[in-house]
Amino acid sequence: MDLGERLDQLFQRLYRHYGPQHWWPGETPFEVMVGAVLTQNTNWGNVSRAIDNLKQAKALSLPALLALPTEELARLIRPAGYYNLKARRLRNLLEMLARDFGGRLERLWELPLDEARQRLLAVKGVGPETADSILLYAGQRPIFVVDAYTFRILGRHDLADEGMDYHDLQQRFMKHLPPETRLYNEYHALLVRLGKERCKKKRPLCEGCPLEGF
DNA sequence: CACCAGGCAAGTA
DNA sequence: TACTTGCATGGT
Repeated sequence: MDLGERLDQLFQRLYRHYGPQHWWPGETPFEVMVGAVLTQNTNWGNVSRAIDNLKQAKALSLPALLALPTEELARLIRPAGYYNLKARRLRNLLEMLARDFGGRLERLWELPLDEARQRLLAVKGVGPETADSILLYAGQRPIFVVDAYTFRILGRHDLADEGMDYHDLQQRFMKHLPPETRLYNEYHALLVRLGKERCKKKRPLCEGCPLEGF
């Protein structure tokens, strides 16, 4: 069987088992973007608390966040962990958006996808996954997000070879699937959903597993 | 108690 | 180029 067919089959299995995931959790593109930085190597529950703190402080907007002293910003996002680091990373990102786009995210989405991605990657603290999450989930642009779960799940099912990096894996999806935002959104969300189930049970191929026999 | 969670950059050899 | 390490909270 062809690689593209297998990737499609994997998606169909997950979708039929779990249904739509309604990602990303977040009410506005700006909130989604902030969440993308805060969730780096961090449990979403902790990120959610940090975002609640920002909302409570009426600080969940670009001008409000930039007006905060870095120290104060760090205090608010404390539950998300790595708070000193993330306060700087958020500030780097917001400063770039204010400087290059007048703080208007729509202007970033309007750029050619490759260029928008490069602009994000140029920010210190924004790597490939964060950049792609922002483009896909905040900007609704058709780019596939790869994460730690993606590596594990695809590796386990011989859909990825040892030594493949982020870009390799991303291309593997994007070369074989139609460039549709809806599909990329749901596919990544489903991989995360499956990854969490597996982690908890510590049984990669358990009975009743949605991928039984895959 | 140990281990992990939707990464990234800087340092080392 | 290819590893390793620091960053930090909260849940299981």
